[in-house]
Amino acid sequence: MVCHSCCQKQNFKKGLWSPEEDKKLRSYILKYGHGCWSAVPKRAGLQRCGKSCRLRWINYLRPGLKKGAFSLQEEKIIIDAHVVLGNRWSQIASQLPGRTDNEIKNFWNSCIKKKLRLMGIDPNTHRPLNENSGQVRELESNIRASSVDQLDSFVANELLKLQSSNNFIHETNGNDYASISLETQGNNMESGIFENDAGPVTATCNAENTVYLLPKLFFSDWLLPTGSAPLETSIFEVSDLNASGKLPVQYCQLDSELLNTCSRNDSTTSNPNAAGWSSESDECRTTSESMAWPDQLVQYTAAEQLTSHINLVTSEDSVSWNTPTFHDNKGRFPHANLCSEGNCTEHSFLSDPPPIAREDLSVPSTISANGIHSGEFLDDGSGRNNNGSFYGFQNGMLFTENSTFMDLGFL
DNA sequence: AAAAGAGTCAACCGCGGGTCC
DNA sequence: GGGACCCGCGGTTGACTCTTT
Repeated sequence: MVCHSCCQKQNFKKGLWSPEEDKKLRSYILKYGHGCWSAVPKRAGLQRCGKSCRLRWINYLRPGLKKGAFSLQEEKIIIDAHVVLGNRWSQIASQLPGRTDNEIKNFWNSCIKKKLRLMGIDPNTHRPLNENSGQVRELESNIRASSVDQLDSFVANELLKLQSSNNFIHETNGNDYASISLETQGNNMESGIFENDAGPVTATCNAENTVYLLPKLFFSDWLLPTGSAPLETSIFEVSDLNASGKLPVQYCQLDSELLNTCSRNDSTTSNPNAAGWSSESDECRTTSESMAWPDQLVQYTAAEQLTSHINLVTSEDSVSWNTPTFHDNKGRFPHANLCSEGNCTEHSFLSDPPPIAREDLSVPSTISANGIHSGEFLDDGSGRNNNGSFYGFQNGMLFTENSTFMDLGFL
């Protein structure tokens, strides 16, 4: 069959396709197939060139196309494929049924590229933007060495840098509250909407809280398991906890008499013999001891779309820390103790964590790929370490007294 | 409320490779 | 072998939408 040239200068229509045109093209191709594209427009009654028809069909009209935003899994596939294939969008698209090369190309250019850059990764080479920089070496060094102490120190330095910059949103709320809701807006920028949960929260947390919301920090970089490529962990699933936008931070004092009946209106009395109340799950907690909560809590939380948040909460008053019986909404808690014994497997998560030395809480162990991805997070726990400081796991986070929460929500 | 800027995405353009005559 | 044509691909454009000021 001799195809008609679609490159000849004819009076073809350009621009967006109307619903009528779509209907004509769809019904024609479904009935006759496309055959020679250059012949399609004439036969379908369209004032378009064959090329335009082909594009419209492939990218928009053909059956089986997946609409909507890319999932994190798709995003990971794209990035992984790009490492190998580069800008061969059609080949990348072949790995994502229902997605078109054009769509992937657009997604890459408008979204992934930017994210990778912000994470310090060159989107073309998939390597650190400046591999020779001391900063990168320092980062890698911290990841490799990665004791909690070192990480804390590193994080603290980073925070100081941020605090001294203007890249810092500072909100002070003189009201008492124990629960902070963070609502994200848009894809990757956080705008903090700090609000008190109704009820006990406002009554019992009588500290003046200061909340810092630090956008554009990419702690996922810091949490790479030893030896893993950035790609393997640069995209992660967030826990339901984070996906809900709730960032549980504080535990408030409650009158112990109200332990079993606590509700949102029960906590108007502050009692130093505190039992805990979780602002996240709204559950009553029991306690065997109270500890002084560190003056400053830092929470790292992995959020959606490769961005990370940090909430820095300072409390002028001492807020009691209560030994938890809590669990996350999946009933899982990691425990890393066994990892320090060279046995970091899914069995590294114990139901009865003993007090352990801080140095045992090495970060790679805690977030080891083996331990995490296949792990049964059965445990919650807290206790004092050998040096008297406390540690704890709760809601997928590792606490240490040195002001660190490490959100493991991406597990 | 309006303007400016940024982001998104459908569509266009040009090129290279393959096929046909 | 060479020209004409088609197809598919990747880069780019520009209209539209959303966000910020």
